[in-house]
Amino acid sequence: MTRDERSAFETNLNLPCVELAKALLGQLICRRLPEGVVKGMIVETEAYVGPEDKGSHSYAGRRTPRNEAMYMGAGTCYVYRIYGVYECLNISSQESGAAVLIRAIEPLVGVDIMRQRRGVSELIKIANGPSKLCIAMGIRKHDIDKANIMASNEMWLEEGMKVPESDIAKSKRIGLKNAGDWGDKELRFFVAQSEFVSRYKRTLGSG
DNA sequence: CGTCTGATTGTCT
DNA sequence: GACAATCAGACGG
Repeated sequence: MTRDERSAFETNLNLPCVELAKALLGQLICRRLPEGVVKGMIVETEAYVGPEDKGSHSYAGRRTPRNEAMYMGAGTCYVYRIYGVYECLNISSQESGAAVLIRAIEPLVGVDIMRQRRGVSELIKIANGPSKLCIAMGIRKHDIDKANIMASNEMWLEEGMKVPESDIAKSKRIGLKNAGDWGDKELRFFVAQSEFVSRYKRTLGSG
């Protein structure tokens, strides 16, 4: 991986939250692990657009040690622990307090490494959920939170394919409670024809 | 195949 | 003390 390879997409990463959520679809997220390099194509994202978003950890300007990465500028990785046991990866966007949740990837490189880390055999089940992909790629808060993906040697983005708007399906975001009207907004984006999106594809999809 | 529920603990009030 | 941007497994059709 050379500086030039990674720069192709990453230099365009300073985008408004919804734009970033859609632009990340089709791009390759890459991670260096002791066992080798693993890569996957992002096929599902969600936008958490800022302090006005009642579904966001940054709602009402809330700023705590946990969500500090949401305020650290475009490209900052925000890794948080959820339900005490799992972790989720976000990438901050242009606006202060906004980030994109990476919800699913299609495993492409280092598939056996990821399969072993997850302990499942079926390819489709390796990373079809926000915490599953963190387990598969060894993304832990302790290592990754607050790192900028444009500068990190642990994680980076490579140019994949641009997914045309016509191939992007939308739905409500998954798992939100008490988000009011914001829970009804279509801020989840996924590759319509991909088999690697999380399990709510048919239930909530509009494309 | 779709829907529901229990597990489990860091984080914030 | 209550909650949570989830997951795996169980259950019913």
